Amino acid sequence: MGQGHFHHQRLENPIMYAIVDCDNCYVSCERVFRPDLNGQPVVVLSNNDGCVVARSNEAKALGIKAGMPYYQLRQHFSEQQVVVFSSNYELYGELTARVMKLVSDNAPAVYRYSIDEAFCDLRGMQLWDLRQWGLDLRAKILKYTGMPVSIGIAPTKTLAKMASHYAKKFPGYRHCCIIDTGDKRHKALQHYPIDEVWGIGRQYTERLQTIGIQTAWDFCQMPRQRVRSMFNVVAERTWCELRGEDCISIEELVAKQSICTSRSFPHNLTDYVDLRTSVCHFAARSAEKLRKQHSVCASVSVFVDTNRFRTDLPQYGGSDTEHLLTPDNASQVILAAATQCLQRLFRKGFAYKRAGVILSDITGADTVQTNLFDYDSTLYQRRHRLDQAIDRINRLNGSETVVIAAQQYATKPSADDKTIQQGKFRDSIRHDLRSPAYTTRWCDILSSN
DNA sequence: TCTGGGGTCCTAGGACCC
DNA sequence: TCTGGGGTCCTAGGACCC
Repeated sequence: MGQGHFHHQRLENPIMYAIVDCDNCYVSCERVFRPDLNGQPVVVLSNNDGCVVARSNEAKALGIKAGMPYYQLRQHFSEQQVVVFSSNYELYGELTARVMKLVSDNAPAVYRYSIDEAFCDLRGMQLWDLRQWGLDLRAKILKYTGMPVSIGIAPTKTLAKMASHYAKKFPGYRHCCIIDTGDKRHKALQHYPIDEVWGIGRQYTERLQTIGIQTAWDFCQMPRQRVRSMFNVVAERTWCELRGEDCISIEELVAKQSICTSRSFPHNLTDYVDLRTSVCHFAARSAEKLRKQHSVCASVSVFVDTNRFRTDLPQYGGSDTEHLLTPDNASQVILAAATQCLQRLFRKGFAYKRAGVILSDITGADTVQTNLFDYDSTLYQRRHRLDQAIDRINRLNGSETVVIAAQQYATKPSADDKTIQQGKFRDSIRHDLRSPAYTTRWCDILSSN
């Protein structure tokens, strides 16, 4: 790694990128089926109704910040008539998939960067009026899905992100902004606060502001070496991108290198078996995701944490990793490894608030290097067929129709511990204000009465 | 009572080897 | 008295993103 790693592209180079970004994504998803909420302040909460993760423009105008805990705002919300939803990932996943399909149909190469954003490589479109292309795409997406998007177009992904901010913020752009000349880039950088730059977070902003850097333009004027020595090569790449050099390649973002399933618990867990039940559940979900992308993994990690906000309680947290001799994706194998990790990790006397399972060292399932001493092909194939059957049943009948026993096991099913007794882990997550799954469940389909 | 979840990458420092 | 140095691998921790 070093300077040789960068691909240098000048601003006048015809390569352009677009970022297509859903406006206030989760809120907009809710509004597709509740048009009466247009113009109203609306927020969407995280799992367990913990904190605010999405806000409508009206909610932002009221000063509601992302990440604020809900229990502190509840009173406020009812006074200000803010409409509140629990998160409904079934709905958001399905609606954003429709948006992404339209983007893919209208751009030469598309990389989905997150649930609500996609980068397009517009190579080969240099003769197009790209601003008009963006305006047309936005109109098409709005018409067919009901989702408002903003589009930023520029010679690097970092500049495209900046353009999309302008596209959202100033109505004059009509949700599509293009930075295609040195002059536009110059102006855009000078009016752009440093903390809004893609890749510059809270810590970096603080350090930059203490040396007088306020705008993206100021940052660009720093000597390259200064950026490098103050931060790292990642920040240096951001610096290059703002100056118009294309150096964050789409290819290096494509393959998933780790798969994680983690949750906070609505109540603290103190008992080993309860924690193990949850960890086994996360392991099974992770293994399912792994199989879905036709991969295997060679490392299984588990992490646990107490509630960092409860300064009155003793704190403990950590992670442990189990390496597999032969890369695998069988639920049985992943669960066994995760259980081993947890056994080493668990300390009695702590109240656990969060845990998770991370699968890494991921490779394609068809390229498995089998270990001579550990490989039993009959056993391997049997597990594989079992998992296939379970995955199919869960796909057709709803997730967690069939689970491995360890995912539900509890030593002391007591009357006040509904979460384990009810079986499905899903039910142990609080989501009192969830909207219907309009597009994925027959019983929730919208009807006129 | 109540504070998200799923990812990425880099760096520093220790262990170990020759 | 005087106690190498460079390379590699691994892990924990910390930054960033949405």
